[in-house]
Amino acid sequence: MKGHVDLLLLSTLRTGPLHGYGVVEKLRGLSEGAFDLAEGTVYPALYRLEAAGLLSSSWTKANGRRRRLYELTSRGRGELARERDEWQAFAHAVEVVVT
Amino acid sequence: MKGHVDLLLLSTLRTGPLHGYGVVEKLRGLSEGAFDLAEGTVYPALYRLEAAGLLSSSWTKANGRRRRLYELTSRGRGELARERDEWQAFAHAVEVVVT
DNA sequence: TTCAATACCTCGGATCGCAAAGTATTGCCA
DNA sequence: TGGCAATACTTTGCGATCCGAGGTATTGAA
Repeated sequence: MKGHVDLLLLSTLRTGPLHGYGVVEKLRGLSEGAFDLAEGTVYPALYRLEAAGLLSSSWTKANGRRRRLYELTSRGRGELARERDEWQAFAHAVEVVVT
Repeated sequence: MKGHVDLLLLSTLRTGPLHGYGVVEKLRGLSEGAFDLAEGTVYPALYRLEAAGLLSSSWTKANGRRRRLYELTSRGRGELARERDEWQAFAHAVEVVVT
């Protein structure tokens, strides 16, 4: 799962803001259990992405529980597109080698 | 390039024995330049794979230059099949998430 | 003879995924 | 009422791994 977490997180936020825990659940759902990221993976990754200017966050409250809501910045959208293209090229190249 | 080196190396050796330098060249050729692994990546990886019983090696000589020839063991072939299946599942799951 | 290519080895930094442990709140159920 | 599961976030530290950089040695071409 190394090196692809950023792409997965950015992709998951593509359709709208989510908080950390929500990202984990959505990713697990989308991938039918294949991607069940540990919190120790996701939260630091979200911090990194925000520090890199690809995400912005704001505190909200839902059911008395505090939530930090993340959403893509415009730079984040650009980076998402870039990383998706990169993934396609990478996946294609692997496919060529392994088959 | 993290986490996929083993699969690429095993795949490259699938069609016959090769030495380290040769693996690098073949991989670069197969992938049309996409995978140009550093020697500091490949040699330690080959040692790891041999230590894990997936490869076996023997010294040979070609044009006065010493070469360490690596080839898949039967366990290596099994592992290759396993990792290839794993890759397919992984790639498919990523595809679902990013599209 | 000097340099590029071939071929190998090794050290060290930097990154990263993740398990683990901690805090806090809400709501269910016995 | 008490306790436990689920929700939600944070931080620490280990282990793995990629790779840049530097080192050794041989061959052959310029």
